[in-house]
Formats: sequence, structure tokens, C-alpha cells
Amino acid sequence: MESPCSWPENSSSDRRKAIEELLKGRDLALELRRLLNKLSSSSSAENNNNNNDDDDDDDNNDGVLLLNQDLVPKILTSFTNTLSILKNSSGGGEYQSDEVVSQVQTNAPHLSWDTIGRKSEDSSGDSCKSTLIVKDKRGCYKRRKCSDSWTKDSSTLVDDGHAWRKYGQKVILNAKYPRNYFRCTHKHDQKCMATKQVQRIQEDPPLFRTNYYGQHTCKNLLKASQLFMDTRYHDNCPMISFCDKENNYIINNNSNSNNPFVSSFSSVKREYQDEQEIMPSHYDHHRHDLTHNNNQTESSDHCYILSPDDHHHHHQQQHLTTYDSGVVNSSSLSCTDMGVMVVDSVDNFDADDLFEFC
DNA sequence: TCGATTTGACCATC
DNA sequence: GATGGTCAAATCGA
Repeated sequence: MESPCSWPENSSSDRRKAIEELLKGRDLALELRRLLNKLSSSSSAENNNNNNDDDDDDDNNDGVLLLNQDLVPKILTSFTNTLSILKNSSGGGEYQSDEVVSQVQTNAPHLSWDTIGRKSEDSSGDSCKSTLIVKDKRGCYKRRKCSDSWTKDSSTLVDDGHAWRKYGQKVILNAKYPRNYFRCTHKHDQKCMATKQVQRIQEDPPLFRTNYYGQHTCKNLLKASQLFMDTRYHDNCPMISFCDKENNYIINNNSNSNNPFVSSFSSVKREYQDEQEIMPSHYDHHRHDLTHNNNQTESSDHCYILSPDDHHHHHQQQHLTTYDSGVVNSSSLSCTDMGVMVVDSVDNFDADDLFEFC
């Protein structure tokens, strides 16, 4: 199996920077945990005594102030920097979290799109005869030879933040699973010609290959990576989503219509629905996450699931269940008003594990 | 009713 | 002729 970690040789400094940022983030998270534990203990003590102790209030206020003004921004900055480094190291593509990405920027004939939305090739070579395509001929197209394309291999079907619409499915010769064809939802309204093909290529462990063709030109809904980053701007966001090795995003189930995440996710959700047919079991897995089913016992690497009903229990220790190679581990996390979760077992965090995801 | 999916047909490329 | 990519009518579902 192809190694999921593929840092370019010239990005060793990026890797080092990323490690430094992650270590910094870990230290800050530990500090945050310490503060939260302090707040939690003083809060519970206050409840037990039922006294209005001014000193305790001051301590809590100071702690919250410190969280708001110092630790949380630092932690967010640390992870933001790390993601930025990873993004830059990924060859100019969008932030890739866990998939194997092989960008294929070939020196191929430049693909252009004709006025009727069908692509044609600009080529001076004799072998690439440019042909005019008549729209009213059904199925008329130029077979894709090469283009601005890249490939992702992933163990799960991941949300790339774009709205896709399935337009075809094809049984491929010598392939066990059919290939699914997706185009950008905004193909017609914004002339966005990005497409992708998703095909399951391996049964166990499940592996999916997604080929992307063309760049999005649409002003799409928020991309997944942006969504993650933007959580810092939503003071009321009940959680920060950690993306695990399987890219099982933890989704806020709070139906807040003002949250662009919610509205934008609907389109992605449809994609998952579609891709259920590609990998029903993993789609179920996604669905489990989306519905925050904590009773899940199905194995999945490092799957963090949060009980949906707990996210508004501020300053309260919450239970985080991790599934690691079939062994259910438990660690605790803290959730604050700022929507920050801290994995209690951060000591076990290995930065190299993260790099394997890149 | 409208948007998304399914699926057979069509056509370019190999 | 085989194969793969796309279209679009039919169908589905919210």
C-alpha cells in the first residue's frame, strides 16, 4: 500500500515548522487543560459550598479572561500556522487532511472550455486535432487525455467542501467497482467546470480513489478547510472540529440557520448520500458521526465522537471516545464557551501521526 | 414542484 | 470494436 506520507524533499523545513507549531499547540492545549481543570474544580467546589466566594469568582474570571485573550488565540494560531504550512507543502492545492494526494500537473495541452460548456483542447500538435463540438449531439465530448488534474486516495469518502452533483456512473473494465462521475453543482450557473471521479479501488481496508479535473471557478460555499479555520470567528460555535485519520469530521448538529456551515453542508451531505453506494459501510460510519451516535462500536482509526447533547454544557468535562484499531479508548475533553475542546490524552499525540495523514 | 440521481444512449479515443 | 466520459430523459424524493 502506498505510503500516505509524502513530504516533498524540499519541504523538510516545512515539516520542521509544522512540528514546532504542533508542539507549541500541544503545550498551549496542556496549559488550557490545566486552566480548565482549575476552573472546573473551583466551580464544583463553589457549588458544593453554595457560597458566593469573591476570590473564587475572581479566579474564574481571570481564568476565562486568560482563555479568551491568550490561550485560545494562541492555540488557534498554532494550528492555523500548521495547516498553512501543510497547505503550502501540498503543492498549492487545498489543504489536504488525510488523503494521499498526487498532484498531476502535466505539461499537457491546456484544457479550455468552449462556449457551450464542453471542453476542448488547445494544442498545436497534429495528434490533437481540435474539433468543434455541437451541443445538440448527445454524449458528444472530447475524451479527457490530460488536464489540470490530481488524485486523492483516501480510506474514506471525504468532503472537500465543494458541492458536487453526480452525473454518471460507469462500470469500468477490470474494475471491481463502478466509477462515479461528479461535476460541480455550479457548472451551469457559474460555469464552473470542475469534475471529479470517485471509484472504490480496494475492499479491505477500504480505499477510494478520487480524481479531480479542473479547478473550481465558482464562488462556492465555504470550503471544508475554511470552515475549520473559520470556527475561530464564531464565538458561539459549540465546538472545534477535529479531523481524524479517517477524516471523520465532527459536525455540529446544532441547527443554527445563521451558521453558514449548516447551510453549506447540505450539499455535501447529498454527496455522502450518493457515495453511500460506493461504500455503504463507511457511509454509515459518516452518518454515525453526523448523528453523533456514541454507541458506535465499529472500528475506525482514531474516530472522535462527541455526544451532541453535551456541547452546550460549558466548562464541563465531556467524554471523548476514540476508536483505535478496534479498541475503544476513552479520554476526556473539555468544552468551553469558546467552543474549544482539548483532548485529554494529548500526551499520546504523535506529530508524526499527523504527517502520515498529509 | 424542483433539484438531484439513475441509467441508457451517444460519441471520441484507443 | 472496446472502452470511457458525458448527456439527458426518466425517476425519485423532499
